[in-house]
Amino acid sequence: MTIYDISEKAGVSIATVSRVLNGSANVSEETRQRVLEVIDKYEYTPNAFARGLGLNTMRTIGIMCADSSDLYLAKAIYYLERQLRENGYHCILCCSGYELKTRRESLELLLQQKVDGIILVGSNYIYEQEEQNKYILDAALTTPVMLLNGSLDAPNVYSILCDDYTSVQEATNRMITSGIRDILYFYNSNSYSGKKKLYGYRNAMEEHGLKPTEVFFNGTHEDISGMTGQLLKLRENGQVFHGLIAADDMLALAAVKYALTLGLRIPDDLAVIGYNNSILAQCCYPELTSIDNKLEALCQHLTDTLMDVLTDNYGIKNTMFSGDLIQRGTTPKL
Amino acid sequence: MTIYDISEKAGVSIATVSRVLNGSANVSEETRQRVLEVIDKYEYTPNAFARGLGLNTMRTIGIMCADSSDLYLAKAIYYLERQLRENGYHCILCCSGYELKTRRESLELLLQQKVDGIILVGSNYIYEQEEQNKYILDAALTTPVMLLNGSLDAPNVYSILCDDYTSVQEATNRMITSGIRDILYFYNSNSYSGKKKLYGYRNAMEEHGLKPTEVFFNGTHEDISGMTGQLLKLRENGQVFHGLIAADDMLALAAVKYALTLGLRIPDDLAVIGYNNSILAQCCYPELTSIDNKLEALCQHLTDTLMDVLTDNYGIKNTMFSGDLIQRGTTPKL
DNA sequence: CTTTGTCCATAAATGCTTTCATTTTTGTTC
DNA sequence: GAACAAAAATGAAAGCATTTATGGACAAAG
Repeated sequence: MTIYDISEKAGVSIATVSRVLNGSANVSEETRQRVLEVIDKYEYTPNAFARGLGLNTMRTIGIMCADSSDLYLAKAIYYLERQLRENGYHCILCCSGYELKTRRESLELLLQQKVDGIILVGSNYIYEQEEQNKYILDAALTTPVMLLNGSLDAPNVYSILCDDYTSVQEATNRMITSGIRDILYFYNSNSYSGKKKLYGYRNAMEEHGLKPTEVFFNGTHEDISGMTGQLLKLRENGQVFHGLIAADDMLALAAVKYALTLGLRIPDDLAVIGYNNSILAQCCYPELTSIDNKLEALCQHLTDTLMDVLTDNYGIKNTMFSGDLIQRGTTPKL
Repeated sequence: MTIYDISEKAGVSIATVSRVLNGSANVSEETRQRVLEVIDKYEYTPNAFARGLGLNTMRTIGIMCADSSDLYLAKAIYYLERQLRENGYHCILCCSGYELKTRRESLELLLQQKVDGIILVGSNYIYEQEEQNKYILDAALTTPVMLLNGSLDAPNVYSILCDDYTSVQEATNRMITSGIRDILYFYNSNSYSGKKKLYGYRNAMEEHGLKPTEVFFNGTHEDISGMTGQLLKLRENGQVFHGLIAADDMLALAAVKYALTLGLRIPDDLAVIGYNNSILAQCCYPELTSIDNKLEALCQHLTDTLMDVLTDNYGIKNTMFSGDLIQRGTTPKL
């Protein structure tokens, strides 16, 4: 069943059917009704490919992330998909892994599919060496690129992120003020935002004349025993700490397990602050104090901006949200 | 830059360029090289929409699930996307929510996009009243439908699932054999597979002459405090139990929190078995004993079957995997 | 009688794939 | 080495199912 069949049965030209389909002006109410009836009767749906060819868009957005099974990224994808669908866009998901090479390939895949926009979820996309980000700039030549939790100053690239630096700085400050002075920062070495948080932590510690202690974990985001093991090793080496700021909730959870393994009391013997305020924060007992980085709001803002770009060709280039410390059981009252 | 431009610059017809592009036979090596050089020089990529129109496919699979931020579903999507991409397919993600109406709408969206196949992730798609599943059968008229963790006997519908019934039955048996007799089954009422597991639990209990105690939670998959609260309420009402089988790891985690809240020792005062063997199993201390339902293998089998269907028009209609009990700290040695 | 505006049809354009026909090459035979 | 057949390489053109620019018919208004 094509538009031609419909036009025949309705006794009009295909152009008229197309106009009815697209809600264009200059179709008499009578004709419109007649066409709609035929469309309804034969359950006709326009061919998406032909439509795409004619309009040069299939209203699709490419969502790319390193690993969509990461709890936090999965949540972001969930929000984005819903919001984009509400705006009449489909989402093509593409997991790139963490390697530069595979990322480049993934991005090319999406471009070949002729998506209307690309969303890079997770700041792991941003490298410190500028020239490594070139593939992103290349993509931006063709289609708008939105960075969720990353920032890159380039034409047609839009950044929406949370002020990780300040959030962690403040959280550290509050922990120090509450009387804890030997605070460890625990992060995943392959994460760009983990490093930005690191600087926030460092700054807070140094401003109070305290020596920062930074421990990085070098493994997958799922390797909790590895994370816990890392901390246990520290302890074996005589490293003692009564506070821990983690770059994400998974690392924080590992810290909680570490404490429980050693029989330490939380928060008295060890206070823990996580990051993301994800569902993981509620998975342990006591529940995790965590920094909420407003993921849903970030996503909403990203979608809104993208829609602006796609229509007006205008959108706010960089937006930064601030994080909130959500207090739960792993910290004393801060 | 179109195929026409390339043909001109290479001094051949567009048909030849197309043949080179598609690796068709009967192109002389010399011509092929010349065309490839031009393609390379101008970084030409064929227009995906035109290609779609000509071939009547854009090599896309629609993945539909209720809520992609659900840890378990997210993992499934992750596996599927990777495997499909390896087979040269893109994935369109569509979260349908839990309502019949929105599911139907989501499925229609995917069909309109002319995907080559549809994967329904999570057994929530299957209703007990047959006629509610009609929208799935309708979709199967147009495109193959793969059910991950659901089963429906219909033309062009393929089911891949884990034997939830037997897995839970065996786990229950083992807990009973280990000497625990007051075992609770804790499930989410909106889950179809939760009910299949329920029957496995019931059967095991009854075979040992024990009275099944079933508690269902009616809320979202994220409401851990709600789940814990549900159990605490039982306790307040004098309900005592020393074993708990949960329909998924999140519910099991809630049970662990319940125990920790009350100061019960795990596994001595309460033994807990979860389901899915997800990352959540490693998020608590002690770690969760859980039933592994072979998600990655299920996904791989699903992808393989789909590829078969898409090529040969032949594939195994129904496959059932068996689950494995993974023992960790929340149970005594079973 | 011309202008303006509404409604609609014709036809071109979108950029590919593929069939079919044609040309070129290769191989065989005498 | 010419003649012919078979095979390989190529091109022309017809799809594929839309959108949209152009222009024509008609009615109302000036």
